[in-house]
Amino acid sequence: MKKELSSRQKNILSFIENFLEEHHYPPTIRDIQQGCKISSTSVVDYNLRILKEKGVLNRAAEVSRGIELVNNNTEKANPNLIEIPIMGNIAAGQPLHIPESNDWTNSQVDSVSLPAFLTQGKQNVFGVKVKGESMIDALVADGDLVLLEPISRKPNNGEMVAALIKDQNEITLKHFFIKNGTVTLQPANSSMKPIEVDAENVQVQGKVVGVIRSI
Amino acid sequence: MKKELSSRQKNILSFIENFLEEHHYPPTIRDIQQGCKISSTSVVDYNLRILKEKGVLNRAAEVSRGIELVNNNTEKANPNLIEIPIMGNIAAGQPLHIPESNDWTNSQVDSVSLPAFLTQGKQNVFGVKVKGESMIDALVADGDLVLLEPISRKPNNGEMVAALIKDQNEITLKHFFIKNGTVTLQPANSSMKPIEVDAENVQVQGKVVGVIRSI
DNA sequence: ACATTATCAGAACATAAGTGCTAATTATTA
DNA sequence: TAATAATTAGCACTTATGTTCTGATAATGT
Repeated sequence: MKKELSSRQKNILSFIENFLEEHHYPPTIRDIQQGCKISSTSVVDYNLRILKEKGVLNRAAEVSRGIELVNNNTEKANPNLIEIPIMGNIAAGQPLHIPESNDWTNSQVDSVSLPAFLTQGKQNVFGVKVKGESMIDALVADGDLVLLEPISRKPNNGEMVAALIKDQNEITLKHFFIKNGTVTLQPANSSMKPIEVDAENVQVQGKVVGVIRSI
Repeated sequence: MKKELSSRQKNILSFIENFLEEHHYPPTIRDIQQGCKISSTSVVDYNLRILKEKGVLNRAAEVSRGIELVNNNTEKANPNLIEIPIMGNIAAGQPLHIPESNDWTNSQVDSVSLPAFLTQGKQNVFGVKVKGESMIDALVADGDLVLLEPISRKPNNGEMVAALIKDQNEITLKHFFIKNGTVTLQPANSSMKPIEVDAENVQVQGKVVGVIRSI
């Protein structure tokens, strides 16, 4: 059996989705038949059976309009919302706790639902609350919520990161540049001067993907 | 006709809600009949007609399971989301277009759905996209989305506002203070110096309620 | 080319399910 | 209390709708 959905099956699926948008009950087999220009109800029935086997939807036997989309149930509640955990505070002199793969439940203080466009598809984004004025040169104020993406590799030049300068035990948000073992941390406010530190002395704790300030 | 729902009607209504929770399609008349221990389908039909007249639900004629709850449809979709129009750009030398009561449809370029906590119950909040670096001293960068609340009265001292300085035709985001006819506009970055202008020379175009930066 | 599987067509069937009608019963109101 | 409206009961009817069967056609693999 093919893994992917045939064009007809995709067609049927999107018809069902649209139908549910418009009315708030599922379509009948004959609704689908007409909507997708299919010759016979049995063909619809056949394809629905396939879709069920592929786990895309559920059907209740002998129940009119007994179609449930399984994907939608979880997504549909908040079509373009992402739940983002708030992992505590970030401040100049404090270590930042980076979330492991699955320890959200442990250290998660709180969470917010944010529109997906803010994180642009990035996975594992988490938020930290800024304490203090130490990040003003990154255009980040006291009380702001900074959205960070965990980063494993070295960041690309120019990306804004949360960087821990080890020997000073200081965390800053800066644009990251590396060249010949020297890291240049450039404030977002271009009128301010960059910091240069040894690459060994910098630990990047996350990539900044957004800032939210609520006054 | 009674305004309130009879106990049977309330019963039917909550049965439908529960049914929709469990399955993801509406119940049939006979489902309701059994679920609510009603003697006849015609009684269910009768009460559904009443519920429809009272605006609690909609029914599609001659359609099996053609029941739509109207309350749920609007509330359930966006439990704590607010649709915010983006009213164009804000830049140093440009006039800012403030939305009238009902002209969203006219000048509305785009809109975003944001969690309600960002606007904290404020009504008529709208967004403007920041163009240029002119608002860095308000900790606002190029490309940021600034959330503004239309303001009619004079702002309270200390509130952050979008202020038009008339004789310079310049818009800035600053903390607003007024004393003896003189307005002091204090940058959010406290290391920078405030501006003092005559009150007549300042037009407050909105109160800043939030800033959103997506990188 | 052949075998096998996936998909499509058409029709008939059985029942799921909305509707309509009449009468009985229970509130509401005058 | 009488009258009117609201609600309930029971039943029959019609249509809406899922199911099934057989065969045809297309796609795929050997």
